[in-house]
Amino acid sequence: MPDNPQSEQPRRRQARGERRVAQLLEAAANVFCTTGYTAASTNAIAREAGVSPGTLYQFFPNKEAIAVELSSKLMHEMRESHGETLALVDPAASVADVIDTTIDRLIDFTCRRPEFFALVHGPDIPGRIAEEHDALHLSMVQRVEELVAAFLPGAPRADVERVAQVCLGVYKSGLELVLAREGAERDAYVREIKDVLIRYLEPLVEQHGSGTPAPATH
Amino acid sequence: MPDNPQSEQPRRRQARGERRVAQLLEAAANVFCTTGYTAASTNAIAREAGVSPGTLYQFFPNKEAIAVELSSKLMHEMRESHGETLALVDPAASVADVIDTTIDRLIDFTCRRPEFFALVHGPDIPGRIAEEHDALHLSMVQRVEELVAAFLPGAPRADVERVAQVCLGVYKSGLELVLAREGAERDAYVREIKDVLIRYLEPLVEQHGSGTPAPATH
DNA sequence: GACAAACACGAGCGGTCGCTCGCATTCTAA
DNA sequence: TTAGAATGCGAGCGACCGCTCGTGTTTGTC
Repeated sequence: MPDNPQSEQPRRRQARGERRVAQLLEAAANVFCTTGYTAASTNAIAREAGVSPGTLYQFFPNKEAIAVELSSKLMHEMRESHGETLALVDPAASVADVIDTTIDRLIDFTCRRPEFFALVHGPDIPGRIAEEHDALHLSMVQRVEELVAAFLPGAPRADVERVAQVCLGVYKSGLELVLAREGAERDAYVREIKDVLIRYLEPLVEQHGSGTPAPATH
Repeated sequence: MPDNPQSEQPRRRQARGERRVAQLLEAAANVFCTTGYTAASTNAIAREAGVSPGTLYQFFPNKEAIAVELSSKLMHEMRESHGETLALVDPAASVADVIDTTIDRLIDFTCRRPEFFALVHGPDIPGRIAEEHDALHLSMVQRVEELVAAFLPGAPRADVERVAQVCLGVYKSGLELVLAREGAERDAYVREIKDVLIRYLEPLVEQHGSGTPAPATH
């Protein structure tokens, strides 16, 4: 065991260096956004940031590290924002109200951080990022599961998980439609995907409120 | 398909050549599927097909042409299958019945052709394919719009389009969830996404007047 | 069998990529 | 002031990419 596991040498970084890193990450966000991970060249990222390739490699060991740092930053931000959004749901509110406020908050965040959506949806991203994203997705599923479980007390775990997955899937596909629109049209689409979710969930809740067990599907 | 309508030089092709083309397209489907378009190397495709790079270029002018031919073949197949599925919908049936049979057919097809889904969803595909796919998507939207319009007679065009887009979006996200499952779990997810669509559409239909949609005109 | 066309090969060309390295410049601490 | 660390540069290395080309083999036709 020659060296400690994660923490490296105390590589002191000057203010200039911090600025460069931020600059490079922003440039990387742009380039990854427009060309995808594989097609983005490190030289292009350096050029976009207005520095030389050598400078880029002063701060990142390799191309993957750039994407990993960028995405983990975005995911951390998203985990905080979305986690908070899903956590402060009023459990006594109606399904319609919960959906309404929650969807508004989630969409608001994503509209303000379009890089995230663009970066994470490529099929050519390195494994590290895919894993992180899977973990993020999983944690969101779990939070939604908690919400669903609160609305469907006593429902089988498999049912709760399925409902949560479907809700997230509907939300994601709606997000894509919403992001492709603007103004009034965008609002109409937001309204529409809320309706989809509300109409999907309300019958489930009603069925469960009367003490009737699992939905009579299959 | 013995000849091309707007063909070029009369490049006669022997049976061996036809076999090679099919072999190469299949290999390309595999490689594109697993690595995406950009990361897939023509050498790898040739190797997968068991031929030399030179042989590959005997039959395709460049890498893009391979992807274009492969995808246009898949899209043609899909257009036929899905077009037929959406065309032979019984306009007198209930929303629930229409959704039930239609979703079953669409999902059946996609389960049998997983390459398509994998190939077309990359962000790094060449422009030609993206255009073709957009055209395919558009034609599907239009068919769904026709269906929706039949169920919502007199609804504004913008509303009909939005409903159609949302339906397709929900279907696609459901497809992703379904393809990631197997057996009984898959069936449960299929049932679930049908429910989402039915519960979304039924109130719209009822709201628009008579429960019986556009009767067979005259 | 003779001949041309189609088919097959694989070394290698020109190019881009991720990344390195030697060296110049700027900052910080003593 | 000055040593040395941090920052910055950019030509260029090695690897791999899409693709070519000279050459040899198979196939169809006479």
